[in-house]
Amino acid sequence: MTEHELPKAYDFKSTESRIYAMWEAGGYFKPRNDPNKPGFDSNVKPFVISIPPPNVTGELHLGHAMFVSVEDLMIRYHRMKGFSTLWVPGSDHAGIATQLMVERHLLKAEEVTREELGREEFVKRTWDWKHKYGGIITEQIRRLGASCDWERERFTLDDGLSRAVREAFVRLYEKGLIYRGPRLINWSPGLKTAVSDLEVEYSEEEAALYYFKYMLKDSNEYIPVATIRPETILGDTAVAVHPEDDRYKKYIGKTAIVPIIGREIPVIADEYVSMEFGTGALKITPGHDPNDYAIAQRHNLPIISVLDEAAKINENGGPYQGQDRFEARKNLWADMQAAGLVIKTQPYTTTIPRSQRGGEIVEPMISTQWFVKIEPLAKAALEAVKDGRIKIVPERFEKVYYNWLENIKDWCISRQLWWGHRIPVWYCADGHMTVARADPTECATCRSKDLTQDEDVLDTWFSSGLWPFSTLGWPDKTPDYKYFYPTSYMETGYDILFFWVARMIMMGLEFTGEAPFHTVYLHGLIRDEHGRKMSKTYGNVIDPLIVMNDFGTDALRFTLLVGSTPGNDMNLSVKKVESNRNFANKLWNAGRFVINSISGIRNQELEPNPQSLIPDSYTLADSWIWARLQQLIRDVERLFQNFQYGEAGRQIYEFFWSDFADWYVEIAKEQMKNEETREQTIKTLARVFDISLRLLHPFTPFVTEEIWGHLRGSILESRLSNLAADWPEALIIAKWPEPREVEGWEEAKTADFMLIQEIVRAIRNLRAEKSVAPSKRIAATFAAGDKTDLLKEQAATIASLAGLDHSLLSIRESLKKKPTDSAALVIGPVEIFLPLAGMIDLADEKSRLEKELAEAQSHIERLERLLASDFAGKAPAPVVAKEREKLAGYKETAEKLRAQLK
RNA sequence: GGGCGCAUAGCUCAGUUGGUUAGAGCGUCUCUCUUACACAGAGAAGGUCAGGGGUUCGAGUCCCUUUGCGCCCA
Repeated sequence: MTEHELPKAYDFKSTESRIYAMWEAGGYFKPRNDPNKPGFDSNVKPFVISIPPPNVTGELHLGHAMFVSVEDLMIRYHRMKGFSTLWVPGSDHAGIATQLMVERHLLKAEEVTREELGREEFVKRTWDWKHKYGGIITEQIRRLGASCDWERERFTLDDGLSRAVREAFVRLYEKGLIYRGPRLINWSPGLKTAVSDLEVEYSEEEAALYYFKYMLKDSNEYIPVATIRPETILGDTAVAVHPEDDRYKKYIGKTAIVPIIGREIPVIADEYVSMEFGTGALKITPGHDPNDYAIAQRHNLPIISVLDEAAKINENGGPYQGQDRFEARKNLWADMQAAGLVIKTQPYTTTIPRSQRGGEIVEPMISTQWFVKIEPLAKAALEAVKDGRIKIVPERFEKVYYNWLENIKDWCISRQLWWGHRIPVWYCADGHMTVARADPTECATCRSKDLTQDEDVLDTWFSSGLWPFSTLGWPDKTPDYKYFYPTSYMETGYDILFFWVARMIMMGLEFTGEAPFHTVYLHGLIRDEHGRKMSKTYGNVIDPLIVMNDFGTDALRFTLLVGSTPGNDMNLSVKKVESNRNFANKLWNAGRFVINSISGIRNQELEPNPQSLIPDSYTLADSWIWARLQQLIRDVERLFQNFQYGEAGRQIYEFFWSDFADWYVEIAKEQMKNEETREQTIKTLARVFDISLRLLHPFTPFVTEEIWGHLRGSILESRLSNLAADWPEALIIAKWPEPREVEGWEEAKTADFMLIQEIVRAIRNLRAEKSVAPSKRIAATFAAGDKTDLLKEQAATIASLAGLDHSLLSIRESLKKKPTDSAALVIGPVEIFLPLAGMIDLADEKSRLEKELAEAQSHIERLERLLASDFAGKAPAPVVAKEREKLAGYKETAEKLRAQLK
C-alpha cells in the first residue's frame, strides 16, 4: 500500500499480526550480540529479563497482559538504547493446577480417574495435554506484542531444567539444607497432598466456639476448655493453663481424662496460654495445631494424629474411626452432650485456613515430607537486598520482604502429586537413601539393585526458583549463562514476592553466588472499574483477548501502562481502552497528514530553499515544538530511569495530542502555504513525528511501527531523503532519542509562543461567547506594545487559528483611540479589539471587562501581599522573580482594562 | 496483634527532590462534517486535594493525629 492510500482510520486488525511476523522474521527479538555466534563482543552490555513463566495450560488474563506490557516496554526501551537485549520466554508446569485440569478432563471425557490409569499413563496423558494446549498461552502472549526470543523458550519440565532441578536438590541435600522427616504440615485433604505455608490462605469466617468440661481423674472437678474444632479432642495430649492463673494453678500436674475415649493426659503449665481468652485453659493437640505442636515440643508431649489423608478419623479416634472430620465433630459433640460434658457453644468469628487452590479447609497434620532448611538461604537473601545488590521497586516492598524472610520457616517442598519433578531420592529394601543427579542403578549404601524412587514430586516453585539461571543453561556454564547472567530486571506482580521472587533470590545466591537480578519491579493487580477483584462468579472479568479484538493491542497496552503506578493496583475499564484506541487512531491520522505533506513536495519543482538550512529560518512554532520535544525527551528519560513508566506515557500522550497535533500541525498547514517556510515545516513535522513515534514505541509498538514504516518510505522517496538516511529498516531497532542539554534559546521562544496561544484562545473564547459563526472570518485590531514585532510576524498564524481575516488585521504598537463597536480583550501587554458590530451590548461588555479587572485585581492583591511577606526574603531568587513578573503582568492587564472601562 | 497502601472534579485516576491560579481521560453542556482524524475540532461548566493539628516564606506533596476503605503477615 502506498502512502496515498492510507485508510482514514487505523486498522489494527490487518496490521498487528503482519507486523509481529515481520519483527520475528527480521530476527529483532534476538539479542543483537549473541555469545553463540561469530563476532560476539563481550563488551556490549546485555539487558536481560526472564519472563515470569505462566502456567502452561493457562489462558491469557489481564495479569499476563500487564506483565507482558511492562516487560516488553522495558525490553524495547533497552533494545532501542543499544543494549544487547534478551527476554527469555517460557512456561511453568504448575503441578497442582495442571494435574487437576487433566484429571477433570479425563473424568469427563473418559470417565477414568488418575488412579485407574496409573501413574505412568497419567503422566503421559498430561504430556499429551501439554503438547496440545501448551502453546495457547504463548500464542496469546505473542498477540500482546511480546518481543521475546522464542528460540530460547523454556518449560520447567524440559530436560535441561529438570537437570537443573536435580542438581539443585542434590547440592542442597549434600550441604545438609534438605532433610526429610515427620513434621506438622498443611494438608489438603481434597488434593491429598501437603502444601507449603504460602499456599494456605486465611479467611475470617463465622464459626462456633465449643465449651466443655475437661474432667480431672478421680474427681468431680473439671477444667473448662473451649475449642473451635471439637474433633481434635480425640488427639489431645495435654490440657494447658497459665502458671499464674489462680483459677487453675491447683490443677497443674494432675491428670485429665479425654472425653469419650478416656485417655489420661497431664495438666501442664505454659505461659503461652492466654488467661483472658476463652476459659483461660487450653487443650493441646500437637498433631493438628501448630501452636500446640510448639508447646508439645517444649513439654515432651506425645503427638497423636487422628486424621487420615482424606481427613477422616483414623484408628486413634476410637468409635469415630472412618468418619469425616465434620461428621465426627457433630457426633462427638452429641456424645459429649449426652455424657454431660458440654458447657455451651457460642458463635465465634475466627480465621479459617483454606487451600489457595480449591478453597477447602486445610488441616495441619503430622506427615513425613521433604523440607528445605531455609534459614541460611534466607539470611543471604536478606543481605542482598539490605546491602543494595538488589533493589526493589517500589521501595516499600523491601520492608515486606525483610519481614517475611526474618520470620520464615522451613519450606515443605514435597507434594503428593504425579505431575512434576520427581524427587531424586531412591530407597532400597533396607531403607537406605540414595540421592543422585542421575538415576542410580544400585543403593549407595548396600549396593542393592532393588531401588524405588521417592513417590513425591517437588513443589513447582522449587523449579521456578531456579528460572533466571536454569533457563540460561545452568548448571552448565554455557555461553548464554556466562554472558546474560545475572539478569537485569525481575518484573512481576507483588502477589508473588514471596512465592517466587524471594525464592529466586535465595536460590540464585546459593547456586550461582550472585543475585539473579539487580532490580525487582513489582506491578499491582488489576481490578474492575470500581476496584473489585475480578472473578468469574462476580461476572466482572475482562478478557484481554476480547479487548484486543475490539480495540487493538496497543490500546490495551497503553491503558495498562499509563493507568498504573508501580506496586499499586489499577482499576481497568473498557472505556479507558476505548479512549486509548482513539489515541492510536490519532497517531495514525497525524501520520497520514505528515506523510501527505512529505509526498506533496516530491512532485513539486521546488528549489531547495537555502535559507531553510540555517536555524534562523525556524519559525516561532518550529522552535517551540522543538523545544517542547527536547524537554519531553529529557523528562521521559528521567521518568524511565525512575520506573515511572505511566507518567512518561502520559507526558508523551499529552505532548503528541495537545502540542503536536492540536497546535503544531494546525500551524504547519499555514506555514506550508508559504514557500519560504514550507520545507522547514515539513522537515519539522517529519522529525518531531519520528521522535514521537520512537518514544511511543515501547508503549504502542504496532501502530508506531506501522506508521513509522510509511513515514520512512515517504521520506526516502522524497527530496528530503537524507533526513532518514541513518534510519534502520524498522522502528523496533531504531535509536532511542537521547536527551540533549538546553541550548538557551528555548525559554524566550516558548514564552512568545505561549503568548500567541493565549491570544488565540482568548479570541476563540470570545467568539464562542458572542456566538460568532466558526466559519466567519472577522477583522481585528491589536495594540501590542513591545510585542508588536512578534505579533506582526505571527499574524498569519494567529489569523488562521483564531478565525481572523488576515487582510483585515491591524497590528500597532498603540492606538490613539479605542475602536468603537468592538469587544476588547487584554492579554498581558496586548490589547485586542474585535469589531463585532451589532453583537455588542455595551452594558454586557462593561460587566465582562469589570469581571476581568476584578480578577486581575485579586491576583495583584494576593501577589503584593505575598511579596511583602517573608517570602521575598526567604524564597529562592528565581521563584521570587517569577512572582514579581507575574505581578507586573497583572498590573499591566489591570491598567489596560481600566483604560478600556473609561 | 504487627506492617503497608489508599482517600484529589459526577466516575476512573495522574500529580517523586515542597514553589504559577491543582491536571487528564470518560461523562455533562454549546457550537462545528475547517481538505490528517466525528475514534475529530473549538469553547464551557465542574475540586475546602477525607477531618484536625504541626513544620515552612510557601503543603495535594513533609510530620503527627482521627475517620473510612483495602491489602499483607502472624
